[in-house]
Amino acid sequence: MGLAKTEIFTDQQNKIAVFAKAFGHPARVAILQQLFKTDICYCGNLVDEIGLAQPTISQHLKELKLLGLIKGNVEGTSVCYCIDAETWTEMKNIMQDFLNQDLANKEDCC
Amino acid sequence: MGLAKTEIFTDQQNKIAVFAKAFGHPARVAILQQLFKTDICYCGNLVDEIGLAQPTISQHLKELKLLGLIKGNVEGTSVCYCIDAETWTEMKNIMQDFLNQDLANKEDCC
DNA sequence: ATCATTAATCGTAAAATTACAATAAATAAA
DNA sequence: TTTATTTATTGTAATTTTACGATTAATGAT
Repeated sequence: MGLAKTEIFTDQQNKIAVFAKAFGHPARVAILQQLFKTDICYCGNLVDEIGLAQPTISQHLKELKLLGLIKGNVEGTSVCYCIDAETWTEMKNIMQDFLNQDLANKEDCC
Repeated sequence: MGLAKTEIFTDQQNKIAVFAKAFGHPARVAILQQLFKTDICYCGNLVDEIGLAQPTISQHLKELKLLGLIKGNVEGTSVCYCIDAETWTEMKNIMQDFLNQDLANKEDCC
């Protein structure tokens, strides 16, 4: 198949999965880290920094942009990318809730 | 291609991606949530609860087990699964570091 | 010993992902 | 206006992912 049966899961479960998927490739992790590190970050900078072909970086940027995690601002022939703080915070809350599930009162069955 | 060029990324970036990928499917999110919710959770319970075929659930369990996020204990013909607290905590720290990157002193370029 | 139950494995089809060459589009520079 | 620069888009090959039917393996029950 290759496609998830999203209809049998809750919105929250699907949301976690969709956001997690965004981080499921090291190139997108690297892009986001770079955007956090620098104030001004053009597509070309990311190509140089990361070392994947330009169309590949553009493709990853598109995915992150579609999710709303980043924004792009056209400046002449260049495009300056940055983190979308609002969506990042929303995503963070959702992921934190998932990660912070209580381990305390759980005894290993194994 | 279909495969990531892991060799050009840092260990940390690859680790984030690998863990994130585990959460990149709602079925695995659902499995983990169920394991947090109940103390005793057999493979068959997950099949009933989630509503995917038994081989599909087994496949997802295998991935989570391979990553070390869960453990399985054979009890007769059944297998009881649970969260592996140690790996979960390690993963959580890695993911938290990534999620908590500082947004404060960042002004939108866009 | 035979049958039932439970879960893993195998095989496979459909679809998604990753990567990049080639090209197009848009703007800046000459 | 022609050329250069920068990024997006298109097309495509290799690979991975998802899902499940069929089967196997292992143990329990009769």
